[in-house]
Amino acid sequence: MRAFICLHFKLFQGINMTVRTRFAPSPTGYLHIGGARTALFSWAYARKHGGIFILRIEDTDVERSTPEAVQAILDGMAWLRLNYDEGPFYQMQRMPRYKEVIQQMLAEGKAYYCYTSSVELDDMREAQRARGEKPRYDGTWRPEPGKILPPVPADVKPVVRFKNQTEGVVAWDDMVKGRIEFSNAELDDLIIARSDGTPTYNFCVVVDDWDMGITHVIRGDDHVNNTPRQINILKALGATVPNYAHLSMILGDDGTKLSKRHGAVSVMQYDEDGYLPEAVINYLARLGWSHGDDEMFSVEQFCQWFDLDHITPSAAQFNTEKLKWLNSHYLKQTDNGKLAEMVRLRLEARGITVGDTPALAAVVGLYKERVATLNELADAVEVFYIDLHPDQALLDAQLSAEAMPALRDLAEKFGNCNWDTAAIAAVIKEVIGQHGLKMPKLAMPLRVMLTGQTQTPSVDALVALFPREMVLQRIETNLAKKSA
RNA sequence: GUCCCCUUCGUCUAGAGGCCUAGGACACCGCCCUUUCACGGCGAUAACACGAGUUCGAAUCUCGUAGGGGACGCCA
Repeated sequence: MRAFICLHFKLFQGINMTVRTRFAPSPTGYLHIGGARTALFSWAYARKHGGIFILRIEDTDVERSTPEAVQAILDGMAWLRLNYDEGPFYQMQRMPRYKEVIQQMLAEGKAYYCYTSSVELDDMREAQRARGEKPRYDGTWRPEPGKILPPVPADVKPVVRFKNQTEGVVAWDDMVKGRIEFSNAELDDLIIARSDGTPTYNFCVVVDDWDMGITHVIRGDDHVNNTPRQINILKALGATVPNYAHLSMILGDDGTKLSKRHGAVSVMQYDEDGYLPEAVINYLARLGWSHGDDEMFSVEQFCQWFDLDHITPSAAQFNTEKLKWLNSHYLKQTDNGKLAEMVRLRLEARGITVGDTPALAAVVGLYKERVATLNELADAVEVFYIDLHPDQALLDAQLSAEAMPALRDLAEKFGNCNWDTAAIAAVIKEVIGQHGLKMPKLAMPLRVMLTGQTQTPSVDALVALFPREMVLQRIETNLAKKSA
């Protein structure tokens, strides 16, 4: 029965309205991981329902908003491939509209001028806190039938306050947290326009969500307390109240609130650290949302599966280890050619010129199996393209007296064998057999001479990666370096 | 202080009254594979915050307690 009702309701909804969601960051800093997830969920919800995803920049805080931050947000979303269908809209460009609505509310008695100065407000709050009360506006300038307002002070420019309901409750069925109720008595008359006439956040949000026809407000749960106020204004305006879904916050790796001290908080930092956007998306999707036991899925799959019913209401701790695990999987799935281009950029940024030999695509193809990030991949493969100088102590340790003749022998045989992994493996086996050595005795010094590293892929495959001349040259120069 | 929210393995989570002696994933540990290190395969350890209640039966519903978080701006 319940299922039937739900289905019926959804059908009804589907026919009658297009889902319209929005991501509404304030451009006061980069796009951090929490914001990115909020954007992702809003975006995915719109995609899932064939709806519209809107980007709105909430830049009314002129002091803190910067064009750089706007760009950082745009960059972050572009990197994650979160495309928007409408916008970006800038609130600063909508001032006339806000002012129009404020005038209308003033005229209709839904809002009023308040001449209490900010200094007086501070004192009031301080006194209330001292008394153990919730700090709030005392309603001095709130007009009531029969109430006589104080004389208007000459030197104070007034703010505009919303005349909030004083009785009853405001409630909504949060699509993540369930029913939430606030007593109107808890809400004071919030300021909707500052003394300089500019509108405030809670008011702009309401007008925008209304004008933009937002059907689902998906945002961080630090906005739960704003919701009853916004609903009341919406109702006063005669607007349709959207659905709300409040997402819990994301905690840092150490379980504490995310902050700049926690390192990679900007999504672009993950780009810099060598993570693939699809891995970050997948990770973020699973942070607070689930689809049974599914851990790895494409964005397309995510858009089909995504729903608000399976979002966890509790805060989630970020786990870089798991992100790495996902990233290593996406790295393995990435085409060698594409991977090579990504690694090439990183190597070039290090000042390394990537030559034609060995082919970078072949090198990353071999190494991608063993790393978790693009940076680790770049670290591992850069030795192929630099003038290599293996650590002398390492060289001395590996170039043992018993290995030296075998290595010389090997170099000679490498000079005229077929140049493929199988042939190289055969030569190596032949040499260790002739010299009575165990594989590592020969493989380790070979690794060090070719890469300066003791941990590499299988040595035959490694040798095959290089052009023959390069192998012979690296062996020769390094054998010569063996201390007497 | 007041209001609001949250609480299942170390972490992310499955879980909608019997399918739960609680499942999956990451990490950790062990074994296997092995030419080093990884990858991969197999396995082990590990959780329903606590207390009442409702019920034949509760991780799931209710209440309370504890702990954690958020909000309380002429910030957003």
